[in-house]
Amino acid sequence: MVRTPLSPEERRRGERFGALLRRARGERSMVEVAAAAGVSAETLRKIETGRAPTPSFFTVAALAAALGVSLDALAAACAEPEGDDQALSA
Amino acid sequence: MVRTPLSPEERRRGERFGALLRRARGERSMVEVAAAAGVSAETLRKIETGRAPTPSFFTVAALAAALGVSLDALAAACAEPEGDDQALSA
DNA sequence: CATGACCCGTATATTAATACCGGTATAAGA
DNA sequence: TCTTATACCGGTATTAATATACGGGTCATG
Repeated sequence: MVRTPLSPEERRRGERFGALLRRARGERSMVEVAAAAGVSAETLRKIETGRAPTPSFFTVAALAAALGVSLDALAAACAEPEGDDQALSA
Repeated sequence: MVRTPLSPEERRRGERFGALLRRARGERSMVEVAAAAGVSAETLRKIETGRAPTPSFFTVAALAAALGVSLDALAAACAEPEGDDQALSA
């Protein structure tokens, strides 16, 4: 076995994660946030839409910094499918 | 251009990051921490030795949880080459 | 000597990050 | 109304890199 494909659960976690980032982005545009984080807009879009379910740590860290959210809060929020309704909304 | 190879700076950042994790591991063995985080020992070793300079966010999150360190502290520590001497040593 | 812990090299399938092209929808302007 | 611009989404393509596994090597400790 060499790197088992991602499980549906992991993909769902990626979708939750992307939804969190998109919510944290608020009114700002993708290109604005992506530029602030130093990543391409395509990458941000992929992560937000869940098409990149397991993004790089430093990419996420840069995005979190640009969005002003905590990495620990992000990890905790997408680890718990329930109770993340108002998470990171501030 | 399709995914520029990692710059030497990014690789150095990976080495700093790995050193931080190794310091946070303390006396515990690699297999112990890797099992607790749900990743393979090879993966943990690669990250610690800097041979995996840009690990996945969720892999790092699982390791940080197993080590009891903060993701924000990790990101901040490896982003600043100076002043991380006693970081995460507690 | 044996065991445990770590390291290194190699191998492999899957994925990340980037880019380009086109499509859709909405809003502003002539 | 027609056009333009902005913003997002989808597919495809390409290289680099992850995550995993195996075999062997080293070094200390028992």
